[in-house]
Amino acid sequence: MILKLVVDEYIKTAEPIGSKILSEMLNVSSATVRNEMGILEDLGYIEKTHTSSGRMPSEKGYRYYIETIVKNLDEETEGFFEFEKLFLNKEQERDEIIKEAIDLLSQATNCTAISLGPNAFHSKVKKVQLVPISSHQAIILVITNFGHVESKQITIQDEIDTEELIKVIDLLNELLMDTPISKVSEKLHYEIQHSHIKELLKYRDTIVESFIEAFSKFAQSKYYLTGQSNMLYQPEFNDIKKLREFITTIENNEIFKLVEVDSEGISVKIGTENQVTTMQDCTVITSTYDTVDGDKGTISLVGPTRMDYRRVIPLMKFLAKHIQKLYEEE
Amino acid sequence: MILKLVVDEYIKTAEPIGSKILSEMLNVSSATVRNEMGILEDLGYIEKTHTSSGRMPSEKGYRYYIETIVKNLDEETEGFFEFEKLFLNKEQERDEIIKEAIDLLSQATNCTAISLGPNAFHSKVKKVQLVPISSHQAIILVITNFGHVESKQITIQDEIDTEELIKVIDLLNELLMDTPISKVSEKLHYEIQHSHIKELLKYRDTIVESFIEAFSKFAQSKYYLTGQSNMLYQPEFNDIKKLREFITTIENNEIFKLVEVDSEGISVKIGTENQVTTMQDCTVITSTYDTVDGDKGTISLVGPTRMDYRRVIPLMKFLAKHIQKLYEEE
DNA sequence: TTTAGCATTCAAAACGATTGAGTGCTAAAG
DNA sequence: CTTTAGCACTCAATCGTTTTGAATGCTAAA
Repeated sequence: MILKLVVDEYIKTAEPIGSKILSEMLNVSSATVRNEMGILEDLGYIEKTHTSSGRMPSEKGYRYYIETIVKNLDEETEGFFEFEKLFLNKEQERDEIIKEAIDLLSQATNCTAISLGPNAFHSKVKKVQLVPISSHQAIILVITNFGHVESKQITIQDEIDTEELIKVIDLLNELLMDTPISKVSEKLHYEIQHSHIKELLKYRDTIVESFIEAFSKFAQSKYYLTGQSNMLYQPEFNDIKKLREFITTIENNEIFKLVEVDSEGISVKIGTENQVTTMQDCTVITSTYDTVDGDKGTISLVGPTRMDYRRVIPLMKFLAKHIQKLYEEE
Repeated sequence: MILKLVVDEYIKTAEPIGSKILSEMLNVSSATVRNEMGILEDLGYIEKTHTSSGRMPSEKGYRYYIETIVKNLDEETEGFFEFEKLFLNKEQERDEIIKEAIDLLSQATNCTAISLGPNAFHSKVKKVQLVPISSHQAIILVITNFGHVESKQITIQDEIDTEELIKVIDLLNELLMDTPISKVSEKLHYEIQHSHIKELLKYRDTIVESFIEAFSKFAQSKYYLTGQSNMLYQPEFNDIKKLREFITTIENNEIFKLVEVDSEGISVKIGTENQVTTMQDCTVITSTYDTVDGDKGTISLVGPTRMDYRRVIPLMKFLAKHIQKLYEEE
């Protein structure tokens, strides 16, 4: 009970908690609280900043708090009204909804929120197209069964032969239709070696290479990151050095190393449990969702270890569940 | 001469400059320097932070320094070797080259660099396309004569009628081919009112609206921003409040208000000369370039007023010139 | 016009005393 | 055996004072 109160209070105030406040809450004397706190400290759940300071939760303390208190909360959804509204709007595109949810999440928690979309590696090619735009240039288009489009501009040295191009495209369409993105490169290379394509394509090298480049754009995961500045106003960032390091880490995209892509369900990494050294005062919460095509997407929240776990963890679960639903509906 | 030295030294050290250092440089006594400095201060070119401090340049001082000393520099290109290399690589796409130049610029100057691309408002429609991806969904594609592609997913309530769709697309292509992006919306609305299209299109409303949305994506200027974190390590950002404000300004995209899109050639806005209040200790340098289609693009540099103008200004001119060349070559 | 000399100014650093929230421990009370 | 009152102790934080030193302005002599 004392541990719970220490964590709750510390989350609220960001100040070490002394025996006096707790004694008032519990209607016991401060001495009693001090005795108990001494024991909790010996066990490693709370710690002091100096000999005569109040106590604050240790990582172990947070861990215990989360495992026993937060994880057993019923799937709370009260207070999530704003979030529920987002998912009711059937008109909007899925990616838009996710983006708004992430924005709202970072606002509501004063943390940095990240969405790392599924990498579309399992999407299939729906259509391939080549549109000439001048005598030497053309645009390559690739469209997947989920409606993602990627394009790449190519330049061809010789005059473009429209007749031949149409042939090329027809062939590529026939060849690649319904091929998973991840297999495209392999398949293209194979066919060039083993089928009659070799002779057919005058601009073979240029075109095939450009296509592979266009396909590789799908593999680059789509991400969205928001709310750095919210976080900066938290008292743990009063230290200018930490603040600079944090921004630098974000700008170098190192923050994505924090995201636990492999984990199932929800994962909470507290302080030194995560690998990026400049972020070892932070907690990273990652919640994954499944898409229909076998990929996984994640939403993550990065904030000070002192974050409102009781509210945030159910919220993250809630969001992941609803995003997953968006995929199932499609 | 003294003004020049004060500015040069201050740019190097970020510390107010006293008479002693200058007297050593000039081989006169410190008293002489003090007399002269007194005059410069009366004229408003330099200022003190307190009665017994050294002097630092005022905004007026910087202004004078730039007008008389920097602007008259011959078009220096020495030391730009790294930058020249970028433009020699003929294989890369234009946008990629610009991006790399901006990265390098921010690195070399420890400032935040921004590229605000031409908004493609003058590009013309090359081709319009609609690709069905399921029984109720399709992708709209718009391709410009410069090879930009935008796409938008649409959902249609009724079963898609392929026959009819082909007709729609043919019609739209005929209608919009070579229309400048800026005129598309107008033209579509007009034709719907006045021609036989009205009856022809069963899915008229959905499709036309979606097209207009897709076109509007072109109008959103493409931007690229890099190097926030470089800047944060400059001594002027030792103040944590300023640092937070700066990051917030960037995250809210307010930084783009600083960019002088309308100006010709190079524009230097020092301190309070720019409008965003949280940035009035900064200088914003903007250099514009013309694209062949009548649009203008800009590259900008945001940094502390104490920035190395002698190097930066020629560099910005150099970059804008070369980017313009990229457009001319195409 | 330049310089030497001197009194003056003021931010920043160094120092010391005070404060107060908090602790641990002990001995008495329940 | 548990709780509480009491007391000595600790230490970050605050505040005021002093010291220091880099700079100034001004004056009178060179």
